[in-house]
Amino acid sequence: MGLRKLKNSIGRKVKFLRLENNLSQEKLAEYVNMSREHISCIERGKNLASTETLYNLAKFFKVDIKYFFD
Amino acid sequence: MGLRKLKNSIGRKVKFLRLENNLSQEKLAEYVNMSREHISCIERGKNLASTETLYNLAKFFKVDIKYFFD
DNA sequence: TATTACTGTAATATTTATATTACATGTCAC
DNA sequence: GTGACATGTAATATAAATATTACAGTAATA
Repeated sequence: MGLRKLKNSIGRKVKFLRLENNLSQEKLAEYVNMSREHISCIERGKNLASTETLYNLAKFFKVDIKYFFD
Repeated sequence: MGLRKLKNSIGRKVKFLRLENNLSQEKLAEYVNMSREHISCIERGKNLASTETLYNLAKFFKVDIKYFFD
């Protein structure tokens, strides 16, 4: 998988987890201390989430960080 | 696992893969287009490798990127 | 001892990730 | 229709990742 596709894949997973938990981008941003705009970009595959960001998201959603690389 | 421990764990894995392949930090740096200094910091747990860096290392060493989060 | 290869480390510069601010659009309830 | 809520998006600013340069130290070896 190329980096471009990885970005999109991560974005889809973040969005999936967020919706699964019935959260708006704004609420999620608040809970994990990041900006709504950045979450939007990550979900749309515009930005690549950092290792630390993935770590924080995984912790919040109670999933293994490896999930983002499935 | 905390972020601190994750850093150290990733560092150990990078170093393990590098030594397993009989590479110096300098050679590895050359092959994956990053600085030797940064590799040194990652291995010692001083810096946290970005998602893109882990992606590139996994690709180079022919391991799954999930390996770094085991 | 002198040389070579390898690594640590610090200071500074650059690039990327992320935040902030602001505005636009769409949806849905009232 | 309008008001609240959700999301996209752009411009600028800040923080973190990474590069560059430079020097020190250790180990091996000729």
